[in-house]
This record gives sequence, structure tokens and C-alpha cells, in this order.
Amino acid sequence: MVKKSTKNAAHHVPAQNPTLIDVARIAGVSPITVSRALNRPELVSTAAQEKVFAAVRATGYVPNMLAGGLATNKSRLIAIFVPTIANSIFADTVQALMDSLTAEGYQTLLGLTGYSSEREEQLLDAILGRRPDGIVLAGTLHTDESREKLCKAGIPVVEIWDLSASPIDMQIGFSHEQVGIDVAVHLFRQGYRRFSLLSLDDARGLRRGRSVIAELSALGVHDVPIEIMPAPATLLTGREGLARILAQGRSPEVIVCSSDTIAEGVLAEAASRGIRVPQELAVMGFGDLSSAAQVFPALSTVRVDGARIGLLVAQALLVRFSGKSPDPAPVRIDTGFSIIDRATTKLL
Amino acid sequence: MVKKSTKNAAHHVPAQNPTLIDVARIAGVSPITVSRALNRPELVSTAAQEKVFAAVRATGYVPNMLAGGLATNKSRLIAIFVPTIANSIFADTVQALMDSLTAEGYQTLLGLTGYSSEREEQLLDAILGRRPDGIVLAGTLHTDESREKLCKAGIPVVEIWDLSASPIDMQIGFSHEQVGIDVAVHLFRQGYRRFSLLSLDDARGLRRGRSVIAELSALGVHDVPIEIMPAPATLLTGREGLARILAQGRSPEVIVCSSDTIAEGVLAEAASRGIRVPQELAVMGFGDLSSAAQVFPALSTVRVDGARIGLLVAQALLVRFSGKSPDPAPVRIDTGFSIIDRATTKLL
DNA sequence: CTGTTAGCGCCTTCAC
DNA sequence: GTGAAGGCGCTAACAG
Repeated sequence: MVKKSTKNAAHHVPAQNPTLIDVARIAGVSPITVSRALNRPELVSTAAQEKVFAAVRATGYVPNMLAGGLATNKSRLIAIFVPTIANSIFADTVQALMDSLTAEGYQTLLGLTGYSSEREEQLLDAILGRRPDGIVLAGTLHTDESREKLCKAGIPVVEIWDLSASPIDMQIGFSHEQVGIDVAVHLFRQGYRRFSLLSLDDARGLRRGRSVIAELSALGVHDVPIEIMPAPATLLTGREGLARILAQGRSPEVIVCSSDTIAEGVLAEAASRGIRVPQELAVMGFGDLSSAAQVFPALSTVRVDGARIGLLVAQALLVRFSGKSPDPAPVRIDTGFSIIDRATTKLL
Repeated sequence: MVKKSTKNAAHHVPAQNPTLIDVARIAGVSPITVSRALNRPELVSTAAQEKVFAAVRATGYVPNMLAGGLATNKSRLIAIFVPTIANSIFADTVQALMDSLTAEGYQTLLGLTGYSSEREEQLLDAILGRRPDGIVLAGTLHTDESREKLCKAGIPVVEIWDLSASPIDMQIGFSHEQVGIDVAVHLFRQGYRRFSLLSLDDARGLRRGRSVIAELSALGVHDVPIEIMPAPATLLTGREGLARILAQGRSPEVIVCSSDTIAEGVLAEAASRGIRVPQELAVMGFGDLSSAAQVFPALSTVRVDGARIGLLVAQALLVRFSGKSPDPAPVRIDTGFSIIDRATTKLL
């Protein structure tokens, strides 16, 4: 490394990022005044403020948040864990959350947990090292150590897209069991009796699926088969899923899929086989991913308002940060969902 | 705020995150030895290492990277700017980049620039404040001030998904002009003569479109119309786009779209109007978003290997970071693209 | 191989 | 309304 001391030599060297002290010197005030002018301007006279702002502009000063964070023990960083962002039902949530937080001066650290719990552990450590002010969990945390570490971190945690028992801290989501029940009842009322389920090997998807099966059973429809596909979900997953179901000699009237991506694959496979949807085969998805209806007028789905969840999460966190109450009110919001029936009505 | 001093009182207080000093005390070594054991274990005796690791485990110590970053002037943070992540052609790139960087101990700061250049400015400031070690630009930087700030930040910058003139620093992408030329030539050779373009109001999309028009003109096909839709791209954009084109009384043989999302909308609109694709209307997309072929066997597209770009970016950055050369080799990689023709062959 | 000293850039506390 | 001193947690640089 080249030693470039001699602070005075402001020749044409990249000049090292200017610091608050540089700004103070140029503004002719003390460093702390600069700090205050930038962070709590109400504590500083207008005259001083102007001198400071001028100096900031002149130097192109950008506050070093690493230093600020170290001093205040606040990073203004929120970590959010998601299995993946490609083609993800969480995309809207992440986007909304980031938008809201950015507007309040927070940044987001995205953690892609993927499908390996080992990766997840490492990632958690790495991110905890950044001392985030809050953590949002969109996927499930697979290992117990992870959960423990989270708790010990002593920061707000929001689990989203679910309402499990045993919350770590806050929860903003909906009941996957209820989804299963509502889907089952809805389709049953439409007149469907021969069901097949197609699910990703994913905790929540399976919970929804089991709930569908249980409810159907209560309605008198037994032995509903479920085909489980390995992660990750792609369109091929759906195509192959339908192929398998048909290869088993089943002839369902309706296929309930654990995600829209899979459902779209089913539609593609049906199309390539000349099966008319929904007349010969109805398809139900989940997530209303990318407004699937606009491409597939015949796809019904369970719509979850991902953006709203993101918004609520941001609010909940910001309230926590502003809150003085040492023992904050517990947050547990059921955001609900809605069944969008575009074309499952059975044509008898 | 409740004052919780008296470090000895390790009763059942959340105990404040343990610091390196706590670990050192417990391990019976000096703080710097702990630091070294964790960061450059080769400089520390095995005996000391073991004492340190034991103490780390006992305390659940997680290094504070804010402090570390401040001391080393390295944040191990890479910022990446993308217009949006929902339904984005950059998703694969982001995913691949994050995966590679995470494996090397770097984290990613995602910046969603959206479509407002004002937002972009703020965002840039906020992120520069984190002192990232590198910046990746997937979208275009709209304002000149932004570009200047970037340069003055004095860190590696990688512009991706493009090969414009006047690079800021490194470039990893392909020529959008070349895409236009290749698409034009390809379709012309297939026998198409009546074209319509449908583009988002987006700098690169328009560059591709203009290039298609110019090349077609060179081939003797003139007056190719281009319909420009406002951002953001959704499936509705495509549907409406086709509707407009048809409403103008045009009857193109092929529609060249600026993105797969738009192309999928066109397919949906065509389907709802009973227009057979590709027999009556061929459709060409761009990006090969989420392997569109698997859903739309009749959609041709320009395939870009987004994941590979992400990988190359990570490599380029890591080389820079390891590199001692004060004047590193310039990086400008043409990743190319390929035209995937699934069904544009004209059936005469 | 290990420890000491000093300081990264900022903000808190307390004084004026 | 402003400033001076000290420290946040960690790691360079230099000793030993």
C-alpha cells in the first residue's frame, strides 16, 4: 500500500474520503457541530447550519455509517432472509419492505438462505456481525441453533408469511392451515370431488396440502393423493408433476398446487397434451405470483398481498425503534388471503 | 434507556453482545491474539487458537464488522443497483453474484433504483455511506452527479448487462446494438417481412429496438413501427401493446418485444383473441426470463446467461481486492447472448 | 508467536 | 447554542 499521508498535500490524489473533521475545519466549526447539523439540525443555529452544509457540498462529504454505527450502536440496517429472489413469492414483500425502510434511512441486508441449512447458519453469523437493528424472516429457519442465535442477538425479529405457534418475536402473516381449509371448502362447493395435490417439498406448502386433505376428508372426500416434488420450484416441476399424476392413471378434476410457479408448469403440460383448462382439468395455484391471471385466465389461485406484508413489517419495526416502552406490545398480525376463482367452476 | 452497566453482573441480563476483549479475557490471551486467531489463524499457535475458539464458543461471540470495517477501512460489502427485483431479468445475476460473494465473506447491499432518478441519488448516498468495497450497476445510472459520486468514491465499479462506450471502470455484458442486428438478420432470414416492435420506455430496450430497425432498413425492410410503453413492464403492458398495434390496423407477421415479460403479455393477448402463435403471429422476447420456453413453447427469445454474468462480476471484484497492482488491468468482458428460436420459422 | 500502542470516524456526556 | 474529552470494537504497526 502506498503511504499517502501529509494531509495538506491536496494535490490531485484521490484525496481519501473527507471526514467530518475535514468538513468542520472548512466550515470553521467544531466536529460535533457538523455532526449535529447533519443529524439533529434543531440543535444548531441556522448560521452554523449553512456553513456546515456549504462545507459538505464543497467536500462531497458522505458520512461514514460504519463509524456512526459503532459509536451509536445502531446500524440502521435491517436483515431479511428469503430462500431465493428469483421467481419468488416474496419479491413483492421484499420490494415493499425495502422501499419503506429506505425512505426512513434504513438499508436492507438481503440473505438468501437457499435450501441448505448449513449455508443458513454461516449466513446468519455473517449478517449478525453487521449488527442489524432488526431481522425479518421470510423463509423458515431450519436449525435450532439459528433460532437461538437470533434470540440472543437481542434485536426485533419479524417472522412473516406465516403465523406459526412459538413465535420468536413478532409475526405478520396468515395461517397456512386456514388456506388449506378454505381451498378445500371452496372447491368442494364448486362441485369438485376428484382432487390431486401437487406440492413442493417445502414446510409451508406441505402444511397447506395436509390441511386441504384433512378438510376434504371431513367433507367426505377421502384418499386424496399428494405428489411431492423436490425443491426448487420451477416450471418444469409443474410439468413433470402433472405427467406423474397422469402416469399413475389418475384423472383428477382439479389439481391443487403449492405455488403458482408449479401451477403454471401444470398449465403448460396440460396445454402440450391438449387437455383443456378448466373444462377438463381445473388448476389452483398459490401466491398470485406476478399477477398470473393476466397470462393464464384459467388459473385460479390463492392471493396473498405480499406488498402489504412488507409495509406492515416496516411499520412494526419502525415503531419498535421509536418505542420507549421497554416491554413493547407483542405484534401478531393476520394479514389473511383471498381465493381468486378465475375458472374452477365445474362445468358438468 | 435503562442503564445496565456493571459488567460483572452476568445475572440474566441480555448481557450485551460479548466483545473481543471478553473473549480474550476468558481465553487468557490478549485481544489481538483473538483477532488473529479469527482472521489469520496461521499467525497463531495451535494452542492459542484452541483457547480462543473455546472462548468464542463459550461466549457466543460474533465479531462486530462495523468496528472491524472502521479499523481496516474495508467493509466487505458490495453494493448492487438494480431497477427492481420483482420479475426481473437481473434476478439470476443477483442470485449468482450474492452466492459467490457470500462464499468469500462478502455481503451484498441491494439498491433498488426503481425508475426515479431522484430516488437513485438518495440511495447512492445512503449506500456510499456504508463504504462498500465495490459497486455493481445493473441498471443505468440516470444522472451525471451519480456517476461523479461513484468515481470519487474510489472503489471498483462494475457495469453489467451492457457494453456502453465511456465505461466508469469495469464492464461485463454484451452489446445491445448487436442484439438488435442479430435479431433482425435472424428473422429476416426466416422469411419475415412485416415487423412490429414493442418496447418498454427503457434506455437499453430502445437501443435494441433502434438497432433492429436500422438493420432491417439495411436489409430493405423499411418503416418498421415501434410502440413504446411506459415502465414498469408487466404482463398487462404486453397485452395492451398488442391491442394497440392491432388497433392501428397493422398486421405484423412477427412482434419483437423488448422483454420476455412483455412478450408473455403479447402471447396472452393473442391467445384471448384466438390468434395462433406462431402460425399467425410470431413473437420474439428478450432475456429468457425464468426459462419462458417451458411455459410458452412458441415464444422465441434472446437468451442472456445472467448467472454467468453474476459469476464473472464476483470474480472480477475478488481479483481486484486481492490484486496488488496499483493500476489493475481494465476489465471489459463481452458475455454474448444467443437467439433461441423456438417457433418463429415462418410457415408459408 | 505474542503483546503494546495508537487510532479508524463518529457520537455521547458533560461542561461552558 | 457550542465545544472538549473520551470511547464504541477492532486491527494496523511496531516491538519483543
